[in-house]
Order: sequence, then structure tokens, then C-alpha cells
Amino acid sequence: MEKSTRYGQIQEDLKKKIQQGSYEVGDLLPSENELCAAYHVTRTTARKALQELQNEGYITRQHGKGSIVSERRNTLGLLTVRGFSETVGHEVRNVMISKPSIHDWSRDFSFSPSEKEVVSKCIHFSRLRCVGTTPVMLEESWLAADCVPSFMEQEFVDGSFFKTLSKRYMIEITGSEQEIRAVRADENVGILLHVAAKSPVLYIAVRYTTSLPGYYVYSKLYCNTDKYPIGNVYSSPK
Amino acid sequence: MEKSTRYGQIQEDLKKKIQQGSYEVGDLLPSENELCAAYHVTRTTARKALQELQNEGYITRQHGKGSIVSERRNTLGLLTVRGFSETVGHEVRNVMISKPSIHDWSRDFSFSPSEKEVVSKCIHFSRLRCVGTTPVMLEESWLAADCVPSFMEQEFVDGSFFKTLSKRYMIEITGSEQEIRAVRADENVGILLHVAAKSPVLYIAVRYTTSLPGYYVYSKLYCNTDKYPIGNVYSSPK
DNA sequence: TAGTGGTCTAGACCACTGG
DNA sequence: CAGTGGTCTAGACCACTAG
Repeated sequence: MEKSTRYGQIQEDLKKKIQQGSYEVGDLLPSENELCAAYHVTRTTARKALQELQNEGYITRQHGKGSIVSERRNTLGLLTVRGFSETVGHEVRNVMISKPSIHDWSRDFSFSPSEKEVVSKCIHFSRLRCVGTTPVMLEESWLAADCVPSFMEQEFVDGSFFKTLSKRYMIEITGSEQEIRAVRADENVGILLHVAAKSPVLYIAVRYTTSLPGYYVYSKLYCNTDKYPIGNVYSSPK
Repeated sequence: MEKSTRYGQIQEDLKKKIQQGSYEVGDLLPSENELCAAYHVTRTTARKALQELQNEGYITRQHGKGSIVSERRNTLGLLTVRGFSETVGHEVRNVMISKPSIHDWSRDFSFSPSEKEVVSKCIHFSRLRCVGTTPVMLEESWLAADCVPSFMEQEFVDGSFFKTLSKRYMIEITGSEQEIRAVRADENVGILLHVAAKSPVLYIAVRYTTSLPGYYVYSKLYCNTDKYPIGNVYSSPK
């Protein structure tokens, strides 16, 4: 199963070492320059290998630090969900279901808030995303209150939450992790999404990473996939 | 919303033109060299812009041809499902439920077979993927029979379908498109996945593109996400 | 401050596509 | 065949991280 490209060989080498346990979760892989020396390639090639490993979810990379071996969650396969706003070709409307309000972190969630976050209260809000007049997605979001002062006193910038984080608080979304399940709609979700209670809906738990270390945004998405499935067009060089 | 990088600006420029209809579905975007000249950048930079557009699903790229504007399906968001075999940290077993056999293309499917394919019969088989003793995924696959002679007379190479395509027929999987839904398990699926009939399961329709133009592999996946959700760890530079 | 990853230049050779 | 995207070299400057 030798890859025919140099970067492919480096990629497979590193992957094997991760799988065999030569690198533990949290460890740093060799830096780009070290890989250049070890494999006698230029940075472009070493870099490409690391980027592919990142795309496959084996590592995350951090500017100024290095390539960090990722935790492998209890999940099947790998996939990527991008922002709802990246969807094109649809008329999307957002309806605020419950305005931002302060709560405690009472969480039955796939991801645990970090130590930094639990000392703060959290802000919660939920929105309904509609294509035309059809509700397609209910999104609940949580974030720690301490990094976003007077969040609740102001409207969102252009109605966009992410744009608000960026423009008003200089917080950028840098990535995400998610878990997807098929679940039964509870009564509330069913009413909002216009489906019968207990019918199947797609559930996505997301943790967005931000430009602030240790600061995350959490979301739960419930999707009615009858009319609009979650989908993509993607092709990856193998 | 100006991007601070050159490739980001080019990327946004092209995206806007696609969204505004300056390029129709199927059109070719400017080639890498043309972008180099137009924006006074090197190929590395022009290339990066096109690669990001590809990752976002706006275009597909074809060696020797160019960057082709993608059809925007009736889907929400964008996501990527990678091969089941890329999952790590699990003991995966595959059980052949129905061995490869010849059929007509009778299709109630998200993707239509291409003209090349309908003139041929198709091969169908289905497999159950288990983690330990827990069935987690039922996979049905279809492919045109004419490109894989004596497919049914031989066992899979290492038990792997993709490896068989690669080693025996020199056909490589180059990418995929998919649609995800939450549906009710029918009786058969329920029995195989050890869930009650009509309980929610994740349904994924996949079309794999191959190194043979116009030749695809189609799959339907049914996943029991109770114990093992579909998930990932991903971070994209924004 | 030294080392890291992020971006970018200016070339090169190759395999693939289409006319 | 000319043009395309895929890979790769050998440099450069920058912003970020951590000691």
C-alpha cells in the first residue's frame, strides 16, 4: 500500500507511528523542518503530509507550537460540517427562538466545558433556520459569558452570531468537532421543525474552537432532513 | 469581510462570481496560470485559492481539464464522510450479508447512474460492519459490472472492497459525494443493526468517484448511532 | 529569543485531457 | 499537440508560542 508521492509516504509513516502508539495523544509530531531533514524534502512536501494528517483528524496544528496528536473519540468515520451560512443556493431565514440569557452550565452534552469555562456563567440562545418557509434546523448554542461583555444588550451584527464574535469581540472560529446521531424528535423540537413527535431527526453536537485558547462555543443542532438532507460534494486526492 | 491573505481574496472573488452566476454549473473557472497572471501571484497562491473552493464544495478539479463549477444539490451545509476503514481505535469486523450478484439498475436512489453505466448490468452486495460484537453499519453497494470482469468469482483482496478495486482492476477511489438523513429503520435493517423497527437510524447515500471517468460506486449506509456516533475532529483555517 | 507553523515567490518536471 | 492540474525544490518573510 505504498503511496507513490513523497508526501504520501511521509503521511503513511507518521500515521503508522501514531496508530502503533509511538506518539501518544497530545504529543508533538516532528516539526516541519525536522521532517524536511529526516526525509530530505522541502517544507512544501513535509507540510503537505502534515496537512493531510490534519484533514484525516489525526492531528491538530497550532501556530508557534507544532502538530499535536488528536484524541480519537468514540466515533465512526470522519466528517466535517461547515457553517450553515456557507450553504448557498437557498433563501435562508433565521428566527430567534429564545434570546440570549444567562444560565449555569447544566450539561448533558458530548463535550465537557473546560476548566476555564466552568468558573464563568454561560449564555444560551436558540435559533430556528428556515429555507423559505420550511424550518430545517433548530440550533441551540452555549458560550462562556466572561469573554463576551454586554453580549445580551446588543443585537447580532448582520444577524450573524459568528460575525458578532468576530467584529465585536475579536474572536474567530478556527475549527470544529462534531458528533452526529439519528434521534427521535422530542415534542418541542417536533413542533418547531414541523415534524411529528418521535420521528427521526438528525442530531449534531458541535464544539467550535476559537482563536481564544480554551474558549469554545457549543451547539446542538436538530435537523429535519426530509426535504433538505445534509450533504456535500467533495473530492479528496487519494 | 476582506480576507487578509492573497489566496483568501482570490477565493472570495471566485466564490462571489459563482454565487452571482458569472459561472454556471459545469463551467470552467480560470486555470491556475490564468489566475496567476490576473492576480499577479505565483501558482502556489492561485492553487491554494482553488483548493479551498474545492474543499468548500464549490468546484471539482480535474487533472488535464480544469476547475469545474459544481452542482449545488438540495442540501444543507457541507460535510465529508471518509472511508469506514480510516476509523481507528476500534476492532472492526465485516460480515458479508449478501454476496455479490448481478442485477438490473432498479434504482430509488439520490444519484442517477450515468449513461455509460445503464447499458451494463450492475453488481450488488451488502455487508455489515461491526465494532467488536456490536453491529454499527449496514452497507449496500452497487457498481457497473462491465469494468470488473469475474468480480463475483473471487474473494475480496484482504476482505477489502476498495483494495480489490485497486489491486485487481486498477480502479482508485478519488472522492465522494453524499447525503445524510435521519430515517426510520425498516424491519430488515432493524434486525441486522439490533435496533427496534422504526427507530431512528442514520442513512447516508454515497456516490464514490473513481479514477475511471464516468465510473462510480454507489453505496447506501444505515448506521446505528446509539453507541458510536458519526464524528470527527477537524479544524480548518478560516 | 529561538523555534514553530502560515504565507508566498519563482522556478521545474510530470501525467493527464482534449482537439 | 498545447494546456491543465499534481508534485516538488529552494529559498524568503511573517506572526505566533514558549521559555
